[in-house]
Amino acid sequence: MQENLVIVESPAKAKTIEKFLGKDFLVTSSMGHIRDLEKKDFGIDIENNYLPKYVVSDDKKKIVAELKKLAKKATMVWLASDEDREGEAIAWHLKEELGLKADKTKRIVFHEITKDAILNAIQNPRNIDENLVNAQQARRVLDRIVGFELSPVLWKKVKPSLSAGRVQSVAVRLIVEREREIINFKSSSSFRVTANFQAHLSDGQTAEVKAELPRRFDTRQEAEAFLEKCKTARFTIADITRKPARRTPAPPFTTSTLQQEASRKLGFSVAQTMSVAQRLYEGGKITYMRTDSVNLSGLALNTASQKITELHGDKYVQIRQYKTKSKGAQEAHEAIRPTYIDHETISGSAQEKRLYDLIWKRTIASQMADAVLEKTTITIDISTAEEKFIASGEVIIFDGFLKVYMESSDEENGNGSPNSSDLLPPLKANDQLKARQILATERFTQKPPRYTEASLVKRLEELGIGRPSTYAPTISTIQTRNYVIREDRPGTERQFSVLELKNNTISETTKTEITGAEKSKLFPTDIGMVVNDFLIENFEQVMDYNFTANVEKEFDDIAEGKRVWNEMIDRFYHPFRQTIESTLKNSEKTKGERILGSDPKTGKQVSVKIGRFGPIAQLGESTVDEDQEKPQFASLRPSQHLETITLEEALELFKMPRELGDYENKKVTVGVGRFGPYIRHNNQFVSLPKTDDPYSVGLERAIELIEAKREKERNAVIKTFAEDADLRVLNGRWGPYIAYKKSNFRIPKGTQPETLTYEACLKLIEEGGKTQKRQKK
DNA sequence: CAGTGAGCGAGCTTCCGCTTGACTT
Repeated sequence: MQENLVIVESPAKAKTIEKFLGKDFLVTSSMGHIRDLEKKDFGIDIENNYLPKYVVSDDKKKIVAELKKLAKKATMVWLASDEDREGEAIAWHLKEELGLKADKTKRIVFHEITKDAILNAIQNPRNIDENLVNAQQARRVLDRIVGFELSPVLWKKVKPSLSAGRVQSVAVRLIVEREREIINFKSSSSFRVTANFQAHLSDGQTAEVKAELPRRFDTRQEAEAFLEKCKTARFTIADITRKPARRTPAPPFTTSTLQQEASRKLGFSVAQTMSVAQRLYEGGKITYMRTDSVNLSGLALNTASQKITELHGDKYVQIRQYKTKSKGAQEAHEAIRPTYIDHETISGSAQEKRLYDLIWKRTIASQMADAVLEKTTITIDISTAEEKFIASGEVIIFDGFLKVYMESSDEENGNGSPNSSDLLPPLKANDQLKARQILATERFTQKPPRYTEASLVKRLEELGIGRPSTYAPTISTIQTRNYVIREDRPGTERQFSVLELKNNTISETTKTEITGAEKSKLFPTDIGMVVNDFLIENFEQVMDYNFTANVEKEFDDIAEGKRVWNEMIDRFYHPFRQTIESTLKNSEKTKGERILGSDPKTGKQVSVKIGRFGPIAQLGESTVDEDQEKPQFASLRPSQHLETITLEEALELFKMPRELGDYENKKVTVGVGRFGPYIRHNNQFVSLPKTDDPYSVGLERAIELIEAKREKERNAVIKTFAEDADLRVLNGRWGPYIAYKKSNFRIPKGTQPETLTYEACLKLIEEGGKTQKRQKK
């Protein structure tokens, strides 16, 4: 029936556009790419000029069939996918796969979803840009070559099922290198001097002034000597300067900045942000959430301006056009903004509301006036010393965009200067100040910060690696491959000293602080480090942070018709393939082995490496000689790592399993197994609670635990049956269940387990409420 | 997830970028 068929990439977009185009147009979507390289095989015919073998993906078969049907009926098919490299390729694949005739097909693009923009696009169709399509093919083929050549090398040389790729391997590298910076970081301390002054104001009142010495003292002695001088000093205001300052709002959200702010302000993971944003997008509440553009449509600017005027008055309005800075941005969409900027709030889940609120505020703030501040700096002379105290304060003269939104930063640690935003009392030069208290506090230099998911995305974007649609999946891939783990780690206690000058006496106290505690940070695993080192040693080119940027330049050349895509691939492929072959031939299997030293008792070598089931320590050397004594092995504990374990810690591991003594004439031993520390007695295993240390636990405590387990087991049996000894109703960790011949069965909710009869149990077994066996990953 | 505390067996694993559903307690 319909004369015109328009194909876009997403169904939500299709729905919106259909409204603008009227009844002569049917708008539908392809759901992204419809074809890809064959998955099972290499998918590229190397011999035949890298001819790609494309197949319709399984999950797209239905869509393609449907599109074919619709295309047949239409007199004109409009391919309206995004204007970037991937979008152009989607249009081309559609044309190929649907068998569209040139005279029946038009390619259109638009940058914003408004009626004008779309009607304008329809007026100005073009042909598919073959060069842009070829740039995408080069991108696709290169990624397949890198991924499918590198991964099998890892299977052979490190461990099966591992993966490597242009994007993920560099992401892991960032985390590994940051961890090593932290491991090698030598913290040094210095003394920071702060003072509390009292000033007498002209109106007879007194006021407090906090100030800091710009200089820090390297040693306690120097700090003390300085305080000593302060005892007899007069403190005089030497200078007061006031400087105007401005602050500018942050640009509207892109995928990457949305992920960062949602992480900092709302504590969302990267994946969580994307899934909430997806729901907002599908509900028509925000524009598309996978974008690298900071651009807002003219319509959006107008609405924002109106809304700001309505809420705060027109002196708060300042319309701004932002330019995208990030490398390799393709700008197929707008920035992420509310679809209807005049809607301050929306209905929806709590998470949706919070994310929408963030997007709304950021969008509005981006079109508001600068904040105007006045920064005041007071210099305080010390009559007995060269140094000068500085007090600084900041006053907001005009709040501008700060009324609505303030971007957060990653480096928020509690010990910033104490006087950064204080309001200073009205003082003048030559005023005398009285020192009430001067503190010299020992401060330590900070380790480089570990990455969060969002700060890793930020770094990848800066390097031009990955795309808005892949940031979240990449972050999960490196975690599911177990190269990286996101976790909290407790800090350690650290002592620092504080010198205090008060009432003309200097006193010293030692205080304790917790340092290095981490929350939801990314840590490399042992295997992540080993794989990373292996790849850097053998495939430096691909692991280079500039690799992507370099190939992107070549893709751009292809897109401009200045370069032929398979020639570009050819130049990469041959040397790369050669490196693969020589690595396969020449390099040893990598286990990340580290020799820690030798056992002082036996003189045997102590080393650590990746074993078949994870990191292990080894006592003695492996030999081919059968008669030689075999080395002893022990798994590392979860908190230990190949990179950081010491000889002493490794030697401790071999003390397991440890004999504690006898109980009921049977040996009691303590060990550390795959599932944590345990006590073994009479072939029974009892897990050790986290609060007990397997290295120091004694016989008495062990017996206590054995008895506790027995007691629990006595209570475990709820019911047995005379009819069949194999059938029992038991009380397990997850509540009551039926155990029958090594299988377990659920009891429906609301059923009292004590009341179950033999027949009722059989019936439940029959119905097969079988609990699932642990699934292998 | 239902009770474990090892150690060369075959076959399989894998990339990046577009996009949304389909699965349960």
